[in-house]
Amino acid sequence: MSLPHAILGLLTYQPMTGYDLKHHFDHSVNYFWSAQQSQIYRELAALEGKGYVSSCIEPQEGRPDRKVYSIIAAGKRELQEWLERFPQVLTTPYREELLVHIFFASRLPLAELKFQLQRFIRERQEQLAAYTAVDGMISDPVKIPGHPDESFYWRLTLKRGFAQARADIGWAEECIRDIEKQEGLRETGDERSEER
Amino acid sequence: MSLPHAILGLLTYQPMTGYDLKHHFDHSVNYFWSAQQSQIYRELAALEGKGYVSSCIEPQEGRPDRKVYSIIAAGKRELQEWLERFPQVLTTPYREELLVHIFFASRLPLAELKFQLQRFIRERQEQLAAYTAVDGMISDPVKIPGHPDESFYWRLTLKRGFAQARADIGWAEECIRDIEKQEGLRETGDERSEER
DNA sequence: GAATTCATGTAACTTGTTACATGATTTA
DNA sequence: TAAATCATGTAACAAGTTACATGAATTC
Repeated sequence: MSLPHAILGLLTYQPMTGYDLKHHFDHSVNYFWSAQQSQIYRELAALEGKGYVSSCIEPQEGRPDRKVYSIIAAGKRELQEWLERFPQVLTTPYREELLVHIFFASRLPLAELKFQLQRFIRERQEQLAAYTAVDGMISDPVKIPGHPDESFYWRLTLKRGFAQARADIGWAEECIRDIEKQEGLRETGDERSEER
Repeated sequence: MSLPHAILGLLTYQPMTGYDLKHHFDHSVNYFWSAQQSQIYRELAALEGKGYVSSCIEPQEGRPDRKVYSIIAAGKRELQEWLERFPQVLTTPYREELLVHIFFASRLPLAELKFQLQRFIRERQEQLAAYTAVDGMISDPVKIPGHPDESFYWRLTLKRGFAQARADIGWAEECIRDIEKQEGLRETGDERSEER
């Protein structure tokens, strides 16, 4: 499971509250590991229970007190060990709703499927634009004491986003071409779909 | 949620037991929606409770009785409505552990990261080979009464697998080249990534 | 006056995973 | 003799989602 380790990783940058962590998630890790606010609070409590992080309360006036979490030695060790154990793609379950729709799409008109794929292409193009914006923001090297430039690694994950989005656009375009060929076949070969 | 609809979809091909469904999952839907056996049984009970499927028991000798589920009218309606509501990519949470490792990989030697990416490339190449095998198996048109050739749609989902795997291989190769450049930089330029 | 931000969570629920239980038959 | 296949599940747990509750300060 990645959530506790993503939290531990972010806490190596600086001590943070659950609220701060949620913001960091939404602007970086979220692209490949999303988490709800309530999940973060629950996980922080679990991490504290395991002795991986410690917390201290900073009182505030007119605002709720801040409960600031810091990663401690045992947490750093746990993070390190986890980081070294890369997941195997072949055994990790994959789930993508879009493909379930397409798998059973014989129950939809070809024109509808084509329309949905066109919409998909636009969505992925928007994501490409968003990735470009993020890329601009991490253009400067980011130094964390004791480690080489973090932005180098962040950019590797971003490039994956680009590669996947581009592949999806190419795939969806090919699907649309296939559908258009299929439409031609069904018009000429199958008299039933002609009458309407 | 796709699990109930994937089950309903498979039941349109033919009435099946939970056990049969698991096999169908493992050889098709599994590539984009995986499910445990226990999850399928639980979901079948829920679908029956909602009146989307009906079951009848076929007694057997020397083997456990078969509880065969069939999709009924309300289930077909539910499936149809769901199929028409395609998911939005932008709002569906994405989770991929590999990228969490890479995001925080400044804590690993570059050589180790390179090794893991090479392993990743091999895994994706194996998947490409597996997809090619599946493609061969669905080369003949598959007819379900009342619908056009199913294999056309199955092949669209397969093509997505190919596109993503190829994109991943290209991405990982680019990462390795970036890492090798970085290795050169750290040896010559940057004297020390200081410790503290 | 309404919505958003800051900051804490809890509770209930759904979905996914892992382990267990049964027991005859077939295959290695 | 061990394992895999056929076929049913249940139980416990882990992880993810959604809704709710509090309440001052700030911005639209």
